[in-house]
Amino acid sequence: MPWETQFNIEATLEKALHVFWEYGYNATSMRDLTKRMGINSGSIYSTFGNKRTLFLSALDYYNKISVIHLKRYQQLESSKQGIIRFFEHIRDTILAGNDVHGCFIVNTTLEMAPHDKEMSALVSKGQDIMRKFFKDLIKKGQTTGEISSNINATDTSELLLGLLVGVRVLTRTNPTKKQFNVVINNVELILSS
Amino acid sequence: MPWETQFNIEATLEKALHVFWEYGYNATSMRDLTKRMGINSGSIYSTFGNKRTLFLSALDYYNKISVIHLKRYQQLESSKQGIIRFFEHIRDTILAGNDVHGCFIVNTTLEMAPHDKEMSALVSKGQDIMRKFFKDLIKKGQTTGEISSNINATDTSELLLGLLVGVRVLTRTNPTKKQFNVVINNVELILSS
DNA sequence: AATAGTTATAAACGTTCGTTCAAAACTAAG
DNA sequence: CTTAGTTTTGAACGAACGTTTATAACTATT
Repeated sequence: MPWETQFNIEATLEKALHVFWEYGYNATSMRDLTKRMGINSGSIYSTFGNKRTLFLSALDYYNKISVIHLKRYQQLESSKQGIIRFFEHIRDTILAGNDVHGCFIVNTTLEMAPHDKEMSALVSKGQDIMRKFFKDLIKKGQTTGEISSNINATDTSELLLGLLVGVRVLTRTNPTKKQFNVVINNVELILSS
Repeated sequence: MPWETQFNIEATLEKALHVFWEYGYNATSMRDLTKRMGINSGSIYSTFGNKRTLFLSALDYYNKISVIHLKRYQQLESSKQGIIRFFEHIRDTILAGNDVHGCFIVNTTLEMAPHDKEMSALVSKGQDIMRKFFKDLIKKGQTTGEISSNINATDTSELLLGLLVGVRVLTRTNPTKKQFNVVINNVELILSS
């Protein structure tokens, strides 16, 4: 008997994500969201709760697609190259001007995580996705002998995450190729020690 | 003939800095500022312009005191130890719960720099203060022979800044000693290569 | 064709926002 | 003691905020 939802919920959530991603939580207004999502506020509230829970859904969705995007680098024959190519991909995307708003997890880590427990939990989940990505590749490289067994996979994944986050912040304004290459060279050094 | 200003401008600006530092620009209201600064909105506007220019003044002030705080590490006899001790100081401050709001420059890099040219310029200035801090210490270490002349001071300072920023972001929520030590170990490795 | 049940619309709600400003408070000069 | 010039005060402004809601639109069942 009912009238089915007229919009694609996931596609609309993705649009909301892009607005939050661009301006952050506080600088995004509900009117910004209705415009970009293409639906009225009533539909947003009936579908996603309120502004805060919509943000939580967008953050959760971001984590979900992150996992999918990382798969590409996990499937390369060389796990060391998987890590390097991942850094190079970010470098090339940013330098080409195609990475418009940085890393949504990093942005949210600073803006919201210290003030909101649920957002903090999703941010931690996002960070853990990256830790696991690095750690799994390091361990895989160690089984094939490509990466030395002397390095600690857990510690090294934490270090690589730190390098990733740092360069993503510093290249948020005026990115240069050198900033990335300095980091990538250090990543190669770490994985070859 | 006039009535002299009743409040200490620099002390009041410092209070404003702490509010912006804690909540960010957008989540800080003028009412928050009047409360914490201890003066009324009229006095804020007549002294600092408006909310945005007050933020710019606070950011500039932060850069100024950063330079002063860094002097301590530049005066150590060992420049390598100057860098290490700097990282250790941040680690100990955060783990003791005394670093309440992270690095104001890093916070502003993500929240405001992409959307405000003047803020972006002050953020770049703050980043350059750190680059110069690392670079000068590396060069000094190279003149004394403590640090190898094979390493590039400019590139390495960029790398150290990346490591610093990364660990500051990741330890914004649930910091652990290990996160810092992994980074510090890598810093030592870099400075000894 | 009528109806029951759900969704979409957009105007309206009370609140809070950044900012302004007239009045009060004050001080140093005349 | 008066006055001219500056600062402080806090109420008030219009605008924008997140959210609600009554009404219209729509569809599957009867």
